[in-house]
Amino acid sequence: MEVRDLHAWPSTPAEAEAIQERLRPMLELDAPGPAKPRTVAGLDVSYAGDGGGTGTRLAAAVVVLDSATLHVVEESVAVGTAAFPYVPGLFAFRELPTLLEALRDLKTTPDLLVCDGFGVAHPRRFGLACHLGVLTGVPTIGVGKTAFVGAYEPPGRRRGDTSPLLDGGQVVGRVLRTRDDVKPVFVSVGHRTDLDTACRNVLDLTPGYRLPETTRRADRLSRDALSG
DNA sequence: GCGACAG
DNA sequence: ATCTTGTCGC
Repeated sequence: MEVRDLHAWPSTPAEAEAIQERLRPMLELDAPGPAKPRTVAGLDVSYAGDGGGTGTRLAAAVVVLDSATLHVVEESVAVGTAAFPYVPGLFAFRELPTLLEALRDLKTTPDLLVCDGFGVAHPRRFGLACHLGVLTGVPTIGVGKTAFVGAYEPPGRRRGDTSPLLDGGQVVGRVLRTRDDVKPVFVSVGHRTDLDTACRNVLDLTPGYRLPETTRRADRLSRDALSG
């Protein structure tokens, strides 16, 4: 798929934050999302050794699924190194270069990108999903396994139950239960989608497990890429 | 000021 | 993210 050229790379956290502030205005957050995407891609990254600093070996995987059957349409993996130290709020800069490489190798252009992490549920409203959205132009959502920013009440115990994720007086995401009596996930929009559609998409991708089928596939693929 | 902090 | 044994439940 077509991916925009990567911007100048930051060498300090301050520079990285400046890039987020500069790209944020490019987000489209008022557009309705893809209610019936034909293809949905999941992205995930696995690390070899210690995932703290720069230079660690990593593998970025993208798996494209047919949304109707959840069957694999295409896969792509790229190996590289962590491009930035892990700093909460600047997480995207670690895996962005390798993820973009994997996306570029795709012949399919997915209708939706499901990212591991967050979209606007971020200190500067510009998490990984937002960054990938701006660089690809494709609708993106973020699905996190734990909370990062914001406060929330526990959603009901049944699949489909939700509660708003609030930060700074605004709704930045939604806490969504994808399975009865199982820890919920944290959904936030990245680019070109609304929150209702994002949650609908996540439920469609979780017929049997807590995490979206897309991320589960990508997780396995990236993990295997580091082993063999 | 202190602690918490996506992956 | 990754390092790791056993254990409870469907």
